[in-house]
Amino acid sequence: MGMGRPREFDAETALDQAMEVFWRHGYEGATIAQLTEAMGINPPSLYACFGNKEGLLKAALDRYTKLRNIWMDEVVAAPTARAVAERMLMGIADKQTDPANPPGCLLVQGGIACGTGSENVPFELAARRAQNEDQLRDRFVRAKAEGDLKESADPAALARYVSAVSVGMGVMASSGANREALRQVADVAVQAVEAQSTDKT
Amino acid sequence: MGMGRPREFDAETALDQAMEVFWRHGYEGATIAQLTEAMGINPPSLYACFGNKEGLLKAALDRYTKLRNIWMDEVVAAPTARAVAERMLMGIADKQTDPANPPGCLLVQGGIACGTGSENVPFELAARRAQNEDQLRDRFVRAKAEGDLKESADPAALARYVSAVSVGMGVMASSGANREALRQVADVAVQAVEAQSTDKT
DNA sequence: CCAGATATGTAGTGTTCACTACAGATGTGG
DNA sequence: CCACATCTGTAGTGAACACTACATATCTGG
Repeated sequence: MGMGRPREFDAETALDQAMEVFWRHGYEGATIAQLTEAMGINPPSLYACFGNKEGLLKAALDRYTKLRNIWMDEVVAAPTARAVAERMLMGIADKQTDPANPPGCLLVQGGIACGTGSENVPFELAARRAQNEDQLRDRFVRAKAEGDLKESADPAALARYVSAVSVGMGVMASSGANREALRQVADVAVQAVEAQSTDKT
Repeated sequence: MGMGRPREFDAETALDQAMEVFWRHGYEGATIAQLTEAMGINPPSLYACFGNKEGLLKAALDRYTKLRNIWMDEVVAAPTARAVAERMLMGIADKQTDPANPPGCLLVQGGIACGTGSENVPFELAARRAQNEDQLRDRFVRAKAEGDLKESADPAALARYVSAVSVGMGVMASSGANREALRQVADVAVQAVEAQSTDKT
């Protein structure tokens, strides 16, 4: 009982290419023809490896969030709530205008509204965005316990706020906003977190 | 030379129905079959009246932005930059969770990323979002001239910031955030504008 | 009441979509 | 070297898509 013919392409490299197509055109806007061409494979290879179009998206999202989570760990390692927000939003400004990637964020560009048959794609993306928000909230809970945030501060609301600003910046990036414009948004946004902080130096 | 058979449907009523379909499913996710059924007409009537699918979207956007601009006039009529931001963002929180409409904002749900052949839909939506941002910027320029905003304040950055938060809230609303959650985001967001204001009473 | 003009409903058009049948290629275990 | 398992490329499949041809219906102007 042999093990069969080995795969001739690298799954992760192919996923990177698929990711870029989804990122640029969204889930519904990306066609199998575009995906297979970018991945350098033919449809049967895609389906054998990832099941179907939605399976491919999920695999691409897994890869995207995996890299993103490494970065998020660095973000929440900042010493204060204000520093966390600044590191997060300034980093977002840079990442979303990185010419190495399509503008914006895959978790937004992937699909906010979808047609019949793809209804759970927006859910899937929202769930992954929520993970980052949870991570921020936990960090802000700690900041409050440490006396870094005021007693009146609401860590969940702050996390939701930072998450909302991130998403808004992503949409702006995808519609042409440049890095400097996004940094200015981040700079203003951080001041709201600062207003909730005890140490405003 | 007669004037022909009169139209049997009301264009604005039909547009309201089409608007809802685009709002819920996005431009690409909305099908002509869904649109015609919601509008209560048949495809030839749609094409005779609006040209094509994109023409229908633009007509729906015209109607949407027309109503929205009336509201924006009330927003910028608030007495201070801080009050403008609060009225805007609190209003957004309420409007984007109004059960009479699909959640979120048509100018976002309509389509952030699109496939080949619909590339200019995201541009069209971005252009209309930019109109609101320009209106905010003008209002903040005035606020600065009136001494309401600090000398160090950047009206364009503030307007872009409020616009980004609005968009982010819209995405959150469409993925299930409730009114209270959005109001908390708005409440935090306003504090960044407050930090740029001279009178912080 | 007739001629011209525009709207409507039925029933399609060609195209593109996600997905796959199948045959041949390339590996492993015995 | 053979049985078997898996991958690959070619060439499609049926379904859904945006859009329309056409006959009919309903108006206005004369």
